[in-house]
Amino acid sequence: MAQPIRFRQAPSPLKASCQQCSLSNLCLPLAVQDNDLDSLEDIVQQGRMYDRGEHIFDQSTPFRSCFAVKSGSVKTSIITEGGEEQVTGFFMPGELVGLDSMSGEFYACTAKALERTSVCEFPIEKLEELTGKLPDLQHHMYRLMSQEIQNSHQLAMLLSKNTAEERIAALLLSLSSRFQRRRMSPTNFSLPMARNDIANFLGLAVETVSRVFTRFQNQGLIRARGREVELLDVEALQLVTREFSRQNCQH
Amino acid sequence: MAQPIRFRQAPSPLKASCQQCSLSNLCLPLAVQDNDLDSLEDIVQQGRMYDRGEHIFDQSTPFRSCFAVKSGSVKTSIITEGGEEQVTGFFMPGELVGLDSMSGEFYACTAKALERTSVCEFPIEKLEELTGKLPDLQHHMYRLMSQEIQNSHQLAMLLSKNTAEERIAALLLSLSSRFQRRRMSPTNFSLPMARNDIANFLGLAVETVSRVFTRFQNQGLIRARGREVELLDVEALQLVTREFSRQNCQH
DNA sequence: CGTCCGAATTGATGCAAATCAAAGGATCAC
DNA sequence: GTGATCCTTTGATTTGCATCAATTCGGACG
Repeated sequence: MAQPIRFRQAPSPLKASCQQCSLSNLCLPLAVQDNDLDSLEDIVQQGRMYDRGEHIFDQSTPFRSCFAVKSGSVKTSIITEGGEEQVTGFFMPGELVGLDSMSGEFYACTAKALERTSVCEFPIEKLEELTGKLPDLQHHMYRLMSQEIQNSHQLAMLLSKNTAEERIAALLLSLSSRFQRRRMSPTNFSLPMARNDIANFLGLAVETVSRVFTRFQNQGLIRARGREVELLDVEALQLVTREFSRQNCQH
Repeated sequence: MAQPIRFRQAPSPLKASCQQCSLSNLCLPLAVQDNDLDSLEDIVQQGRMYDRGEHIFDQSTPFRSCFAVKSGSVKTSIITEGGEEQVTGFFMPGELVGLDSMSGEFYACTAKALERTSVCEFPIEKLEELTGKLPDLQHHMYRLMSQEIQNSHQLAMLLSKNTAEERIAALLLSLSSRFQRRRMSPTNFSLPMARNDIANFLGLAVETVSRVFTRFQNQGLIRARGREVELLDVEALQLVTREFSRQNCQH
């Protein structure tokens, strides 16, 4: 009697159990009916753990899979021939990494664990096959990719139109709402990335990021010590991000 | 005898004929087998003509369809509450507009004809249904969306790391290769967009764009009068775009 | 517990591009 | 053809942020 139960809980060390995963309402499983969840579990592979700083893939890795962050967090960046880096995104548990790589033989970016991180792996061939059978899952993939395009457009907008303060306020608020959706405090969290990564992502110098943090702190908007951040006045931060558009409103 | 021939050429005023379209090797049809082309033609609708400046859709339009540019060209932009505009892309014949809008009820951007433009319309529900049946078409959709993410990341990179000259050289070269793929001269073309749109897209002031154009002209890289542009020294322009990465290469 | 090295902060200076201002050019309507 | 309007170019000035330089902080590790 003990046997079958153990078997149900861990049918295979490589097979992930979406059923029991606390992220199932943030991740791909949210798109599929309960009775189709098995087929998603059939293709997903439990990935290994990555230490802080380890590469999950880089631009010389043949593209085979998308990865869902299970715990920890991931930074993606493009590295040019000249060694120049552009951070393109930060990914938190439940988010899917690799959607920008589905049009080429190799990954279009490099993915690095920002802290000790585990992932689930979705082999792309099997995933495509499955989305062909499950319209809801296909629809969800389209949504995710579309959202990724929108995010990137938002970033471009931030980079081309907004001041350093506006960019950083926007990032803090984005992180805040993403922590909140994961049932963590929206006002009290630990930044997974270094100042350097923030600077690179937002198109700023590290020194500027540092200065804005202290300015926000002096204004009583946040409290920051190292990577620990507390948002003291969310509304004021929202005002900062909107300042720009309001100032330019003609009325 | 005349009747059936007329009927084959124009079976219905609303139904497009991908078979006879010169863009079929750039557009969605390139992904499907000849014998499946019918089913694609069944769902595509011949859109109407748009005059320069006309909106194809805007951010208050319920999202129903993606559009392939048939002739002319299209500009997409996000318009914020404050009326601020961020140009997110320029689309040429064969390219698909609306992929960024598949995750919401309304279009995520505003699409405007830059010149007299015609489009083909792909109702999204029917398109999703069809991609569920045709794995090649589904794969192609994933590729297109992925490419769009990459393009947007490239833009973000350009905006955050490159000088005005580098940005404009990159845009000119991008347009050049896109004209070339459409069997038009890669060195001698007419810009579909105004200086203002270029400036907005690249995160610059109009004046800066104008200045860089004259600087390039004085250096003998291009010849520009109004929207007519001739690339005189493509290699030098490529050097300008790479200058940045080379300068920062530590070796 | 002290040492070391990368990360973060703070200050001083310089520059690329924005902004302000104004004059030409092109395009359209009438 | 002739204004009117918008688009583009050119020049003068300002400015936000990068860059350079120098501490200070903090965590890893013997």
